[in-house]
Amino acid sequence: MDHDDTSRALRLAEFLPYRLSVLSNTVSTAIAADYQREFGLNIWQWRIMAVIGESAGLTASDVAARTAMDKVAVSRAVAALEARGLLQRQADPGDARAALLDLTEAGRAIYEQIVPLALAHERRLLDTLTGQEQQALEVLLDKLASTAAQGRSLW
Amino acid sequence: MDHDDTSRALRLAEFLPYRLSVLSNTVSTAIAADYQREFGLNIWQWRIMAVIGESAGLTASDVAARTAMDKVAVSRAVAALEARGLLQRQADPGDARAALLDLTEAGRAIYEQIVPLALAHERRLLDTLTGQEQQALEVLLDKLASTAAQGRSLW
DNA sequence: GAAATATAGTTGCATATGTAACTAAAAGAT
DNA sequence: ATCTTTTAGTTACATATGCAACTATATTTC
Repeated sequence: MDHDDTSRALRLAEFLPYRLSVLSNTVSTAIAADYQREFGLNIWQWRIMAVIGESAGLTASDVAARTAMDKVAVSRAVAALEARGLLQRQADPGDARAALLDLTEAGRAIYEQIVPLALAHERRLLDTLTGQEQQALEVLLDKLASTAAQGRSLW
Repeated sequence: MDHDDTSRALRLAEFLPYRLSVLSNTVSTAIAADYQREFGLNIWQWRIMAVIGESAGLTASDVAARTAMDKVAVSRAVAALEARGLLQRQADPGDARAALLDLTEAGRAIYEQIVPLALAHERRLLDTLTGQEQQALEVLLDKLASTAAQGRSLW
């Protein structure tokens, strides 16, 4: 049989999880280097700036949910951003445990620079694809992501 | 203009590098947990087993090149595998600095179990896609990977 | 409305990872 | 042949990350 996996050889270079990992790593590393150099931000700090810039007043928990980061990573990155004066915390009137996060002036200034850079990175990747391919990519990523996420809860 | 990136908002959830990262992470984490639990192998040890199982007698440098790992990571993972008796080093007759790597009996026994598990993981992901989509995925990943790799050397 | 349980966020600790420095052997240059 | 440069691999150190334990506040239960 052509598709009998159980007897197929394992070739790392063709193994989907491996290819995804290498691709994602290559992309992330390039972008991360860029943001480190330009703004002194690491990838988590950057993610947080991105979501807070997009919708201000989120709590750390909200941020964690929207960035696929765990709460410890968020806590540390928020602390670093606050220390640099890029982000501020405000007491949450409804919950004394939580804090509402917002960019400072300085933070927003950087955010405004970050956005076009990020989009340019994305565009560079997508520009090698035809319009059809770009649409197909959307569908494929969604399908794969939802299958992958399913597995996580089952095991 | 519809495609004027420089004025488009940045929505993290739609940002390609982010989506790739989350997908890759979800997949890798699930598999890693599996291999840790079943065989006590981390992802790098696993990768090395995979390439050595596929072609014995590679050097650490060869392995690094084929696994997208750096030489330090290879060195550490090889040491751990050797310590566990899953892998052996043989002097390279042509180069006294290098060592040729092979699986031991015990290593091969684990390798034989690893392969079908890995393929099953991959199949689970691919099975949600139609045959056409699977083909499209190949093309897209190759294109994206080569574009991404290009960038790396330019910057 | 007290006691028990859950949640927001932080901190400590143990481990992982990346970078640079190092040792030893090869290859190249003069 | 010797000096220089490159390459294979390891080690050391500094930093990052993940997990568990913790503090403080909310929520639930009885």
